[in-house]
Amino acid sequence: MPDRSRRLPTLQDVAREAGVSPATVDRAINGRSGISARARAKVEAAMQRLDYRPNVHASRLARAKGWRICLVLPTGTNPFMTRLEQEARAAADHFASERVQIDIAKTDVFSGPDLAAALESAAGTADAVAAVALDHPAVNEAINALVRRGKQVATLVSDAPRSLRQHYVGIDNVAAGRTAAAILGRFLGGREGTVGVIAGSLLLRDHAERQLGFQQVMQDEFPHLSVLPAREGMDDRHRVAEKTREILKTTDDLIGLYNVGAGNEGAITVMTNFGVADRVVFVAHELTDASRPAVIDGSIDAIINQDAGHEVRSAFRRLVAALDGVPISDAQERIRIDIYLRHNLP
Amino acid sequence: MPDRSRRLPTLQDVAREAGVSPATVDRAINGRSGISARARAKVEAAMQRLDYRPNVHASRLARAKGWRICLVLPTGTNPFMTRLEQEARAAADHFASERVQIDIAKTDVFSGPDLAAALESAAGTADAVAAVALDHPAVNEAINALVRRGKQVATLVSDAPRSLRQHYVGIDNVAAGRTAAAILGRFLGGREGTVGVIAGSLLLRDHAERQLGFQQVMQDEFPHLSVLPAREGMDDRHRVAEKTREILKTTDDLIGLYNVGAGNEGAITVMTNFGVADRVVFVAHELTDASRPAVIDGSIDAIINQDAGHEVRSAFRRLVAALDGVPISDAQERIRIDIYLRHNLP
DNA sequence: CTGAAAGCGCTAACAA
DNA sequence: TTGTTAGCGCTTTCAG
Repeated sequence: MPDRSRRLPTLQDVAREAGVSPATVDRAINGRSGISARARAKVEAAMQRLDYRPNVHASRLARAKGWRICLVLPTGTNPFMTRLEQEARAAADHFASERVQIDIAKTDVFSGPDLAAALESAAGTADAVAAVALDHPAVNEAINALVRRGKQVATLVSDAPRSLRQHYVGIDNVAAGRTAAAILGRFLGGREGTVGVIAGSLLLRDHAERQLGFQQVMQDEFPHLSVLPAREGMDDRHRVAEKTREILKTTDDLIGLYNVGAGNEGAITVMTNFGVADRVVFVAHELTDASRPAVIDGSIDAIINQDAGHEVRSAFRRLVAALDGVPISDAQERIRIDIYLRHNLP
Repeated sequence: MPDRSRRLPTLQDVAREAGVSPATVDRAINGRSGISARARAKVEAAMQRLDYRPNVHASRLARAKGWRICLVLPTGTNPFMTRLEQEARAAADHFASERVQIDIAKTDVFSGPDLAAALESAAGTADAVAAVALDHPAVNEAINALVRRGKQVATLVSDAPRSLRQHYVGIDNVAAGRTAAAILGRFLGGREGTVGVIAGSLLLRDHAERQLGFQQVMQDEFPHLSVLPAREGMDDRHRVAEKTREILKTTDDLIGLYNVGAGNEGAITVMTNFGVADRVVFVAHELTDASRPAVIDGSIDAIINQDAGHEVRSAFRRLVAALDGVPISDAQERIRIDIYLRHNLP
């Protein structure tokens, strides 16, 4: 049992132990400039001896001015994005008491130049930026400019992997697609027939990746199922309904459907009208106010989900930690690929 | 866009606005005694007007002495509990920099009196206690005694619902059992046959609950499957092997197996020896170093998991928040019932 | 019941 | 390159 009676060593203690001033210890700890290698070594040794751990509260308090983070979200009514915004507002409240201010900006994320412009303007006020990104040259350039100006940048949900962004907070979309395929294939339990795929837009990196993972597993593990090429539903229920209708009209043995993007209601309505809802196993993404009842009533057999709340909080935590220069536990921040059935809905 | 230039209002500002001293504001905010209703009202009004939010860093720093939390864990080699301990040690490191000290005590959790004794002794040094509990009179009494002495108590993973504990951090085990049944039933895809069930001990509340949920869904949704009564494997691979052997010897149409507790290796070995591993869909609990490879090689078809790391951190966060008297976001702390297949392993 | 004042541990000017 | 010192915003005696 450790000695619990004495208070923990402070920076002052380290200074005394090392025979230097507190300011020097501070410089050593925070890797600031203007300190000799010799002094640094002395401090390091003293820290070891005392098993010193900085007090984050004192540090943040002394730093006085808090941080500002700007979150860039897509305009529009995509329920998942709406959820992301709600969660961000809730988190903002919490972060406010840590003197971290969170502003939300909205832009048409599907347009590279628009997003780039939004990022640039965010740079003016914010110390860090989190954005639902796009793998587009203008966006990459804007992100890189931010990073070069010393900002911390996190991409959220949708990545810009070729940019210099320091963090990506989101799921592995290839794995998500693989998971969807595994669930769909196993739920089909050996039945033979055709599986349809609807994506939002295959230009979106995450949708393309999911689709890829899905096809991989279908081919490898369920070769008795034939998979139709993906059709683009543009994350819109009407377009999705249209595509579903197309699929049903040209396929008489449809037994599975995978919707990579949003707009599930469209697919459900059409399948119900065609009277195939029971026969077709339907796997979709994102647990939302819209999809939840469909899972409960069985219209959707399984949902592949990423936790929007966790994602925004994680992005903010990563950004703040980076700004503070403190380490962060990767395990805690990993965004999981959730599988939801009726019985384990949160 | 909010005004971002001026600093946030401080407690001093509230004091000035209310025409009282900072000490009085402090008393009002923290619900301390020795303050008139009139003063309290003035402060409250001022806080409203200024939209004041306390600075948690300043508060924690000023409080000077940190908190001590004791975590009571079972002795033994249950891999899930081992994991819990690892995660707790990792978290301890992080909490140390917030001046929250975490001590770990171990005891035979299966014995009510032993656990009760451990809880009592923890009370001496700790401000709060987290424990893997047991629904037993002696334990309830010990928990109640702690609570009456002003300690915060959280049960972890396994609850003592009839005690006065302020927090339970863990999953809904009935729902977990239901989820296991749904996965197993659907993976069987209409095949007919028998499903075996092995529990650790039905005296353990969580195992009994899982088993209950499992039976419910099997009956309701998969009436074509016949489910054997649960056998007790005592969370031990050898006992589990023995029980699996018993089941296989008396059942020639076994097509599913659900292991409620630990000891999956035993079941896998026996099923492999009997040559039924491919035929039988096997659903088990907890992703561990032992079960992980089995999921990858397909010996286990699906794992129902609770995130050990999330659980300990959540317990600590809840306890600290309660001690600090600050609110906490329930959504963030909810422990999910994870479903893992090969493709979405973290 | 209320207020004054001395810190909590660290950071950031400013001096040296 | 190093040290001195005045805070950051809140809590906590201790007087009044």
